[in-house]
Amino acid sequence: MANKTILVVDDEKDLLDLIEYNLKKEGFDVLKAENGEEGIKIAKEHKPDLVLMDIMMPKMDGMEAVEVIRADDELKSIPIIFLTARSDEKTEVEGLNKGGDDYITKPISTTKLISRIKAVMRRFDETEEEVNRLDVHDLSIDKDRYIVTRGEEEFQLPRKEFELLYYLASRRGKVRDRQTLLNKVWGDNVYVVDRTVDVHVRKIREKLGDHYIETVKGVGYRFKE
Amino acid sequence: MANKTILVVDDEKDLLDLIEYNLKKEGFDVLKAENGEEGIKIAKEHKPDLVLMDIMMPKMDGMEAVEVIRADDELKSIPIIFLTARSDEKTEVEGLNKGGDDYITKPISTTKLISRIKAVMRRFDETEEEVNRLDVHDLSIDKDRYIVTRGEEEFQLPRKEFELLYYLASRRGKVRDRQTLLNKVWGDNVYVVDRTVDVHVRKIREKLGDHYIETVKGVGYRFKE
DNA sequence: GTGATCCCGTAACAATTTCTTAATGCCCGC
DNA sequence: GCGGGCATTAAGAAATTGTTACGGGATCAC
Repeated sequence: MANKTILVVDDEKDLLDLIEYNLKKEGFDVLKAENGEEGIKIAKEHKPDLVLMDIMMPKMDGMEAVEVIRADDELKSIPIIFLTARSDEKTEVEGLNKGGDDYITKPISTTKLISRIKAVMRRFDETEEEVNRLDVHDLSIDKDRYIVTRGEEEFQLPRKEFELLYYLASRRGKVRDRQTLLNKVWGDNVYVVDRTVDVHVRKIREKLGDHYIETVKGVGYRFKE
Repeated sequence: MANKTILVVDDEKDLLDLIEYNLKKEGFDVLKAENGEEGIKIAKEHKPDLVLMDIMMPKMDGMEAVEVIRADDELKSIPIIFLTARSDEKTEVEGLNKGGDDYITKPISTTKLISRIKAVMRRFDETEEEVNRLDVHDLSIDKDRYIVTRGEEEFQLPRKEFELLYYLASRRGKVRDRQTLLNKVWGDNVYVVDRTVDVHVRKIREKLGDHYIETVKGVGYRFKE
């Protein structure tokens, strides 16, 4: 997989080069900008995986730049770490409020810088953790959490009910007879009476309403298209 | 067996290239498009096995493109995975019900992307064994869903009526006498009076109109050529 | 452990839909 | 007008599903 790309925005060229050198050694791709304006331009072009942003800069300072980034739909989810010479608590709070994800005061050892970068990236990777989710009609069926959501409502369905709903929903519109449902949801060599399916369908309808699963008499059930 | 082909539609060239690189490494063939319009064109030409569709795009956004694809008989059954920026989640996700089969928020690790793609393909392989749909005249008789469609109208016929219609429609133009129909639709060792067929024919005509099934006096019935 | 709770499968009966039959009327050819 | 064949209708039978209740078993907290 391609390297993670980090955009470093700082007006001190020497520091920029130093950071670049160390990040590259760690296997990151590095983009550089010397002020906020340029930083935004490059961010838009390259969509880096993380931004290291100095606060004090000419032209457009880091705070402003971050505001712009956070307002941009395509960039707003990029993690940002502030860099500043001032270890001023007030500034720190302000920076985090504006949308920074971490805050580092200069000077800092490169080891520490890198570990902070990795920490932030890890955190983001975790929050971007993908859910196995099906969205049908107004329902959201989350297979990782075994939870069904409709708007603000959350439904905690028991296992079999959930799996039956998930199976039908993932084959939206297609009719499945009871035996097929038993084989697919209960398992191939499970001995249960096929009317068991009916009971589970009823329980699902009881909780979610009866307009999701349709009955096709003489055939089976289907999730409404 | 030929590789599965995936069409990736996204306006970010870099992301497009990154995804292409990774999918190819996994043995997929990759088609690329930078907006919805182009995506549809390529989809029609090449009939990919799956579409990865960005939502936010210039010209024609992903949502519109998917609506077009879902309205096209030849493309409607292609699985589609939406890509969306995390921030759009709440609002945009609602629209996914338009016909996405899954959706993924950016940024995403390629490992996850590929596993999701494979998951969706597995799901479709299982269900797309055969398309049991007949398109005759202005009717669409879908045996998977047990639904007959004419334009926007949907008709939910009871089982026997549906099967009778399906049988006749699948042998368009050929006359079948009542006994044959009973054997084929009802089953070989079912004892019912052959006039029963008449009643079912009538019910079908009552629902769909009487210009589909023709009576051949002294012989039987046939679906209009 | 022990009790409480929840989930699952089953069975029984009610409710509903579908199917079949039979009776009647209609159309057409003779 | 008569007869054969089909259409139409209604009503009861049959099939299928909905609904409820219950017991066994798993799980969890204490």
